[in-house]
Amino acid sequence: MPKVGMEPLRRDALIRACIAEIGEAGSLSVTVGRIAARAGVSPALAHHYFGSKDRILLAAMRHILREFGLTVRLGLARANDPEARVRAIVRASFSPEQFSRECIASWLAFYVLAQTSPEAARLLRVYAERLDSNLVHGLRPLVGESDARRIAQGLASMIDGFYIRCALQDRAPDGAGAEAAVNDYLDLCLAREHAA
Amino acid sequence: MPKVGMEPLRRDALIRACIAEIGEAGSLSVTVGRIAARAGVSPALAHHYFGSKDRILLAAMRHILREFGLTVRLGLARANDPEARVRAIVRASFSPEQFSRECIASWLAFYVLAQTSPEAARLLRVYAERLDSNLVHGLRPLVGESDARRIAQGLASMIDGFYIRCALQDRAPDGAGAEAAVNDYLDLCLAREHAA
Amino acid sequence: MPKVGMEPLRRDALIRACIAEIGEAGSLSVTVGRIAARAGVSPALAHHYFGSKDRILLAAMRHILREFGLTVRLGLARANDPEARVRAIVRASFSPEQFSRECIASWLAFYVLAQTSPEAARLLRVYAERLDSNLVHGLRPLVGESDARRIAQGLASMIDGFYIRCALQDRAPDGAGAEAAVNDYLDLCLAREHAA
Amino acid sequence: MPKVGMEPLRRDALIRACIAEIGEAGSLSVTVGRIAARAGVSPALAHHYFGSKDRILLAAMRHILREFGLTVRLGLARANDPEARVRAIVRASFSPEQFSRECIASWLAFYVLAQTSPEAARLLRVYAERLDSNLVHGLRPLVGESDARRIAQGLASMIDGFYIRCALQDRAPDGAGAEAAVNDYLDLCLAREHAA
DNA sequence: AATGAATGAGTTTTCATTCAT
DNA sequence: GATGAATGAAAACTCATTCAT
Repeated sequence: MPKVGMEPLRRDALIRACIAEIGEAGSLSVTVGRIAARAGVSPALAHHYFGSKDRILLAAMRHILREFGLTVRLGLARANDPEARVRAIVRASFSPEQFSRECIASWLAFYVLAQTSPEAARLLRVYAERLDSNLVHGLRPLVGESDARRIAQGLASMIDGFYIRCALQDRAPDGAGAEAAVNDYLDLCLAREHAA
Repeated sequence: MPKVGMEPLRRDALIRACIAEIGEAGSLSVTVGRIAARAGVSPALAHHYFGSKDRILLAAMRHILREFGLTVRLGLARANDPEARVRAIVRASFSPEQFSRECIASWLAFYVLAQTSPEAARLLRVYAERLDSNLVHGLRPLVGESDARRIAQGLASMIDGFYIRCALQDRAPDGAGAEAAVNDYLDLCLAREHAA
Repeated sequence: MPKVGMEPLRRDALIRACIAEIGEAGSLSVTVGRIAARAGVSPALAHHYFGSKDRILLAAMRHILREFGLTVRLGLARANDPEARVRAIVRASFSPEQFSRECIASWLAFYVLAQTSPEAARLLRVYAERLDSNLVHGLRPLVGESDARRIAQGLASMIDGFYIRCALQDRAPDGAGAEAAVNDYLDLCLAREHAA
Repeated sequence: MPKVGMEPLRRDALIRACIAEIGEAGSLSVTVGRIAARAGVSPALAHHYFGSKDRILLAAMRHILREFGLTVRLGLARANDPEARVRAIVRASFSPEQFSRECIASWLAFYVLAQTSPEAARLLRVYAERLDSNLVHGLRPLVGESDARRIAQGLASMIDGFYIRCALQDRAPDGAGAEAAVNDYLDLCLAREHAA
């Protein structure tokens, strides 16, 4: 029963289905057929709306990135001082929605995609730069420009590291544990500055 | 003219070819045909020796893991005290052979493989446990059991994080920079202990 | 806002779009989607009016044939004697509208279509018979019945030959050159008759 | 029962099957699946040997062109004087092998292919130039350089014209009739020269 | 009158894998 | 020990066509 105005709904359903499939498969080796079936439509419709499998993947990636960005911004909005801003970013990274199996698998998959797709690489780069900029912005008042850059790198790397470790290992700490570990690192960095 | 004793040579050549292909492709989407061609043999021979593509992949993974293990052990052998042991592991992680495009792409690929292949997951778990154990072993005399575990997790995550960041971003620090960042984190952890 | 009396306009727009697409593609491998898009309507409307892709193609073919017929009749109307009639047909064949890339590609495409579509074959046959009849009608007073038939065949073939040669080869003569060549052949035929 | 040295046999079988399919379909809209089936192999093998459908088509085209070239050369070898050479080319064009339904349909299809495939266009151009050169070479001693060029164009066009006419119309003369018509045109051309 | 929505059927292409030699 | 031959299965993608609105 075709109706008007289905396009945005279908696009959304397909993107969600794509992310869910990636979450299940743990990789990009998902077929348009499966994505479409999960979204309750034919593979042809998926092509109709997105043009190609790559475009679906890219759209899913943008979705994930956007969601993450929203979560971060939401956290930042409630932060009153620089340190709180940095903690908010860490917290956002390990929030249940972001630190879910589905999301983590998607991140991993997108890292792989970025190795061959220039557009995916670009998206990832933009995201990384924004995250870095946010971290540096919060850290600069606390530790100065040069340390801020270094610490931002360390924080971001540790966060990414926890992501992939948790993607794979049951022994890895959960979101809360990972967040605590990153915050502990941050504590140390800030404490040193005070001591100095 | 078939020769006797070719098996180990062929296996090795295929494994190296597999890793090289993964390094080039940046993912597991390498074909047996290409691997075999790079090794200078027919695809049929690759199957003859390994039985299946997955087995080739797994063998390549074991190879990477073994190489890394060797590098670590080599570093540990020259370390005289606990702290040196921990630093040696960090150094090994960012040694040029390990921190190469090929190796990093392979790690990423294997993380993905582990999501579907139980055997790959097992291998990765064993490696992670051994690394963790090594780190904890070095840290325990310095910071005590519970902190050792926590810091080991943080170090390992940060290392992994630098791996995937470097896999993709030109802005990321090189091996030396990454090593310095991890060591800086370690400095802070140890300094806290001394202060306490 | 749908309007009354749009049908003939739409049909015409679709037929023209179809011919333009064939001209661009150089073959029948044009899609209903592209034809409709060029005509500024939806593919569904194309079906609504024509029933099927084949019918669109056939309609386009009839259009081309009709146009050619008109051009010929226009030329014939101004011809005062048998020889002029024959020359008029030749001239019409190489008139700029007929001897255009678009038209030539369409002819070629329709020849191909006729191989599978009985209706297309019938249309082409009717056109050929009419052309032949026109030529014979003009030639008969000049060279007699039997030679007229033979020469008509030769003329028509040479014209068709120039069409496909020009469709493809830059080295081929332009319309004027082709017309001169055919007329030269005609000169010879008529001269022989005089000599006899 | 796989054997060594099958490649040339398979390639040949596939090319023949391709031509046969084109002959039946009357167009390029033949599928790799049908070609392969007719050749008694799987579609995958067709790709294995040719790489793509286009390559199969091109190989078939080269085959047709080569066969025609051979037929012409065979005729030329037995021709003792210029005029005989020209007549031999005409005769070759309408020899039963060349003037068969299959061959004619293939020519038509290749003309269409040439509209989109640069390589096909190149092949066709090379063939046309060689044919033209052969005709001019034979005509020059008889009618001089400039007339030779003109007549060659006329002959070649008429030949091509008979091809497509015969491809489609049952009323068209058979090979012998077509040959006679072309030879008649040639007679006229040569007679004029003598008279002059 | 006109279209957005939707799909089934079909096409090319890829690739791991098998097997006879 | 090694390979050329061969394929089945599955994938992405295309497109004419239908239908409810």
